[in-house]
Amino acid sequence: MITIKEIAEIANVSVGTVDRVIHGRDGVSKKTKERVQKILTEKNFKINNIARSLAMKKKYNLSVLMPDFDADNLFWKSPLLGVSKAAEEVLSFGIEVKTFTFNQLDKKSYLNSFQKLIDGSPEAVILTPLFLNETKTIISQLDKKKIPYIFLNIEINGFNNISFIGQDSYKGGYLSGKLMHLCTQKNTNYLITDIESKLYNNNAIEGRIKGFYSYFNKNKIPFNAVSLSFEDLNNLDHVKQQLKQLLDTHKNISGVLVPSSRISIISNCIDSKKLKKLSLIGFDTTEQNVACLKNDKITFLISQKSFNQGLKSVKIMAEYLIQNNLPHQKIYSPLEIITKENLEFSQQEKWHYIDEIKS
Amino acid sequence: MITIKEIAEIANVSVGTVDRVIHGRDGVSKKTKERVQKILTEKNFKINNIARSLAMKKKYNLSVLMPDFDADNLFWKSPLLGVSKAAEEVLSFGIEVKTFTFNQLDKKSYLNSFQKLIDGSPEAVILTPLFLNETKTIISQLDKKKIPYIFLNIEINGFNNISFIGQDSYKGGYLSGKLMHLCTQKNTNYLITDIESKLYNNNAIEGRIKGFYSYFNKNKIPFNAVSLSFEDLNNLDHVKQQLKQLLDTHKNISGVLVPSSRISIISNCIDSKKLKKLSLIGFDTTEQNVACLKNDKITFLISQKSFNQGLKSVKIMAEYLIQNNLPHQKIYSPLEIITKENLEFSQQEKWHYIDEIKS
DNA sequence: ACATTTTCCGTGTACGCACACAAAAGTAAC
DNA sequence: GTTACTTTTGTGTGCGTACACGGAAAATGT
Repeated sequence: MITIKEIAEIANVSVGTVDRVIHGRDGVSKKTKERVQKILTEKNFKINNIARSLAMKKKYNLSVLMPDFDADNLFWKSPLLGVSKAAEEVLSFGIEVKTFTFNQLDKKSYLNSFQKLIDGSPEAVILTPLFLNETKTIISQLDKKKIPYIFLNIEINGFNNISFIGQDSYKGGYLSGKLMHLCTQKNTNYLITDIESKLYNNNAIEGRIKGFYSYFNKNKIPFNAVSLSFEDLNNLDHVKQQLKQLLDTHKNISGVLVPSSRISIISNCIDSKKLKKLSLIGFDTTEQNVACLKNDKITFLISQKSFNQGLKSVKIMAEYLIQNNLPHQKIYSPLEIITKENLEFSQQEKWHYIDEIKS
Repeated sequence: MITIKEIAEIANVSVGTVDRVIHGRDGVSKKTKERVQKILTEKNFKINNIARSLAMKKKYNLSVLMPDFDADNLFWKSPLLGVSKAAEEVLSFGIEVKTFTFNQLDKKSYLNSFQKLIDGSPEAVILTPLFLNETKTIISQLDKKKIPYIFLNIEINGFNNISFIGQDSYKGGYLSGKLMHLCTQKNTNYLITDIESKLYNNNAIEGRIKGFYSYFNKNKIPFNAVSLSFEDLNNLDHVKQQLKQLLDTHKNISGVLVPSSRISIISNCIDSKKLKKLSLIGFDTTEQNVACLKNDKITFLISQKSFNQGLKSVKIMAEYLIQNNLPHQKIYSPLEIITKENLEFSQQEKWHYIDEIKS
């Protein structure tokens, strides 16, 4: 492998100049820049990462703002883990990742956490834009300071984010339609739960429902869907009652779609006799959801591999900081179909990482 | 992270002495050795591998032996691409990946390619042990020279390979059973094609078939399966004829399982009217298979992400060489369920890489 | 007491790159 | 042609480790 020094000799310049060309720093005349660049590509110069990371001193502060998780809602645990994992990996490239979390039900904590984040004057930010109005305030600050930012998991448009990393909710819903149809065949009567969708800026649920409908419409499959929304998913008795009532009045229902990560609650609130005759499809492999999958309470989960989302967002931002590589505008996560039978092979990166940090 | 220099200062010795203690070289008095050792453990000193490999400047030759691909059978293209991608990544860590391919129908070319490989005296080897007897010869040479090796994609036991990377065929088959059952519901009459399984040492097909049967047996689902094997999959007319005959005599068949990567051939050889009434499930997302999926000829493909297998095998071996990290004995790839609806989101790593090399 | 060997330890350099600082070359105005 | 400044280029040091080399001290021999 050719080194900077060798390149410099060939081009009749110093290593400093070569370094400048490589990193696109200014202070090099157009002429020499072109000459060096040519030799660089000709000789197929590749930077020696070993030496690079040795030479780099801690320089970048990459801050992450995302919701915290708790026992009731473990969804955010996964991306958080992904971020930690990536943090370790990029550390040797001179990037320190600082994570700030907020209560996903509390707009104030969102703003407070951001304040702490911005006080650390980060070079780059990754955030989950959960509340729309508050996000506008936040983004204006980032824009003003010219701090690049990536949206994680929640897709909103009209901002200067360099990328969005998350699921294509519509396509996810579309896929859930296909799977539901496969499970239920001729009896196409469904229940769709519409949970808390107005609580925050979460158009994921909406998108999934739209996608679900689209599958049947586009393929010209007649179907019926009733929807049910809950005031408080933590009030289990009430949820049970609501479900019982609905399933008693609509006895022909063959499948239940839960377009959020909370399907475990729903499945646990349905009478087990009734449950056996139903196909349940939900999203995200939270620990509770996985438990239901194992017990045959749920047929399919569609996973967005949120661990990888966290991981990827950090890595991509790191690459942007170091190499100035602009990522794609939208990076959609895979729509992973999870059943009891392939569960153990999914999310290996995540489990390996958890093993690592345990030992 | 504490450095050798710092340790040296605390122990009142030079970095050279600390270095000697760390590497167990002699030339250090018992007294100072103990003193330094104590500080080393006290301060939880961890060697900086980056600096280490920079200083060592050792070049590793990591050689890969795997089947070549051709227009008829593209299966091996994917892992080969994965290997190339990883090769780029580990190059900067002083590891040069050399790839040797062989004709998957020709035992001699297997041995010949290995001869070339071993002549380069590699520090580590990754190989696809396609032919059992020939593999024994090969492995004995590797064992004698104490060259570490990993098995890629094909699982055989009784060797000192430091790892196996590939699919759990049995579980893959089991999953295919589940999916088939879902697709076909009450009508559980299936055709299983058993292709070329005796041609090479490929117990993957066997494992998948076993797994498929197991699903129905373990869940006590009554079913019927007829099997059909082909002499030559390239003789399309004959294949068509065989299929037609079988499907005409077994009119109640509702699903076809192809436990290899060749489902596209089967699906193309079935009369389209008949095809509409059948659920086809196969393995691996080769280009031809994907095309059939898009045309609704196939319902499910189970992918083993062979691109990632190639990628991972190289990365793992690299880590073993550099850091001396022993990997897990068996690394099973995910069993990814691919349908028309989630196809576009799968194999992103692969497509991104292909984009890269094209540009 | 002196020479010789052995044991022990410190110094210096290389690895390839990043970056701060110094130096040179170029430009413009007078 | 001198000065003042800007642009462009070169130099040197540090990152943490490995290891060769050589010097000092201690042990041994005569």
